[in-house]
Amino acid sequence: MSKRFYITTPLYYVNDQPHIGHTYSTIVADIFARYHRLKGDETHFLTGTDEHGQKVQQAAEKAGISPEKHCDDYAGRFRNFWNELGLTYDDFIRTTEKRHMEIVQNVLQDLFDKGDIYKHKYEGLYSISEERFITKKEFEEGNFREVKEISEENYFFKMSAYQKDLLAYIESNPEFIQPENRRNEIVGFLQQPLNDLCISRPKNRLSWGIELPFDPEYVTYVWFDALLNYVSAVGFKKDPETFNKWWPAVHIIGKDILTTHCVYWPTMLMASGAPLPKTVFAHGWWMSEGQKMSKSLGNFIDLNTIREHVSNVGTDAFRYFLAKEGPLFGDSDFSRERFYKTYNTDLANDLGNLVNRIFKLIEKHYDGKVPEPGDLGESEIVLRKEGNALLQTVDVLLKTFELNKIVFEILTYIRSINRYLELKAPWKGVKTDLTGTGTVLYAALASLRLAAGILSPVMPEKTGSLYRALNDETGLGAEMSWDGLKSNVSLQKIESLFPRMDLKILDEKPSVVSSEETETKNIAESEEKETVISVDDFFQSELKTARILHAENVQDTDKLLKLKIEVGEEIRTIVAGIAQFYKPEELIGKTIIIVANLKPVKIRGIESKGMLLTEQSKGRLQLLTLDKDLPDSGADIK
RNA sequence: GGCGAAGUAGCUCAGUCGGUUAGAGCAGCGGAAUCAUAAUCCGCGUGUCCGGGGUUCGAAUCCCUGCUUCGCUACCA
Repeated sequence: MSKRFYITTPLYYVNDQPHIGHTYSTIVADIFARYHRLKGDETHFLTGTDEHGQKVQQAAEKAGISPEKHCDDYAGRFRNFWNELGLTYDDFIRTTEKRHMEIVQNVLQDLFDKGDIYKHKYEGLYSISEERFITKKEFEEGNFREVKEISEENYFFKMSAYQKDLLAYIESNPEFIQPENRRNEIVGFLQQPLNDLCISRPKNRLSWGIELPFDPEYVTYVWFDALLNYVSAVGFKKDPETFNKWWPAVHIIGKDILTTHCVYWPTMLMASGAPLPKTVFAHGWWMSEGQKMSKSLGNFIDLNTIREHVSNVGTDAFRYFLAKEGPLFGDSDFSRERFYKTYNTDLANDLGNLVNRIFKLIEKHYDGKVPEPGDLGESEIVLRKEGNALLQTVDVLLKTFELNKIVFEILTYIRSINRYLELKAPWKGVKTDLTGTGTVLYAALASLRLAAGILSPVMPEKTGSLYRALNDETGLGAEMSWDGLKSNVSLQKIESLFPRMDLKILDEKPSVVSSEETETKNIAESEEKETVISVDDFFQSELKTARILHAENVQDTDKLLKLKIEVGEEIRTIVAGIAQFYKPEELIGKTIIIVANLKPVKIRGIESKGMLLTEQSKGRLQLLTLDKDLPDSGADIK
């Protein structure tokens, strides 16, 4: 039965080159799109680029070009790379396109008229470099530069009004958020109070955006700008027929944008009166050589690294590895060793060699024509049954997006074809029983052909070559079957599909990553956990003695104390989580040790400048103080 | 700190409802075969199923507890 299938990737932000994260999401979506096309479903596959925002504006200024030019350039890089990899998107949408911006304004106006968007004065911490308000927690993690507290009027979307409905929807629609661990995260998130969503930026701070239709002083900010692409691309509010044809979609995303897609986006849709997405599937992240990817570590898998692998073994082998080992549920590791070993064992040995041995035997003993099958024996019937069962299995696994299992099942079948050949040893049989052996080779080839067909969405190029060598242009499709192999058809010579790789390549140094300068989005991302630090690192922290002048409990907390301390000439305030261990009065006059040059943080609205050092172990805590009393404070500790 | 997930062979992982000798692939060792890309096929694992308790006739599987890792979250700093 033919159905419709609409699948999307995230829109990629045009401040970076494509890397393995983008590539993985897009290849996964491509594989699913191809599976559905193979099944005969009407399929629409959307990808694109997210192009507004301050970073783009700044990057363009820096380069001395217009934002439009910058976006054209980067959107082109994504599009070209997807073309280079042979990805079969049906549409590539850019958030700067008119067809998109019109719809964004249309939706914003609707929600404003409906009262779901309101103006409100907002005070909070704003990161200029990230161009967004950040939470206290994010600030405290210290990953943001140029943070200041600002207060301004902005427009808000009444997200909280839809919290209950969303939670109920999620709980009664298990296929909505997958895999299950992600759904649980969102359910947990929604059990806490939900804030409304700030969706605007004043133009004087950000001009490169879509103007609010009801207030020309503002542009809309990322959520309404970017997320709506999924519906604007298929005619939302404009072409109901097309919209109803495709929507709702399956969204393939990375786990980093889970909340936006599972909370912000569905509430936006609820407010707009549109059905929610069919599924949001959030995959994990790729690690590289056992560690988090990092540009400074040199293990970053960017497009040049991908090109290197692809030039060695082809895009199909790359897709195969991504499908087999990819981080669908947790995170996965991409190691060169694993990549090339998997290539050799699965593709060169098991599959490539199988193709070769069957073709050579038929070429040599049957004049290169597919032998006529005689009566099928027990082994052949089993092989046929397993092949047809594989079709069903894959169909089921598609519903849960279990690509890794799909690949495993197909490979298992391919192995069983090799086993079958050993059992029947046609290279012996041809000497005595050409007819009976013909049946064996027919069965082997029929099984191989079916396996290749089922594998074709994962490896379209190589399986395409095989089908061409079979002179079989019709066999790929919904009616694929084991018996579809026609006898007496001449086979063409076939090049080795997967030439074995010499694993010496693993001893070579990987080519140095990324000659082009790419902007690192977030400096903290590239910092790795170090278990050992240099003495220079240590001296980065300025430790000083301080005397406690005053202490009091912070209102409505049970762990926090607000301390006034004297550090030499300076009087500072710090907040410390020691209230369960010290009473304010017993602290006064004590000399303690603080980290003096720590970035100030706000805790419960109190600015804390520094951190005091404590000893902590099971349920116990004590302050680090000095052995002997000191007359003054502010002394250096070394 | 709270909530959740995970910890199974050297490596990557399956083991959804508790039930015969705990599995697969890779790597390793031995053998067969020689159609084929030094490929293929067969055989080989005394694994404290993270530790400790408990429930049960019986637990990797359920309960409690401890440790470790990860995710989300918080009045951690």
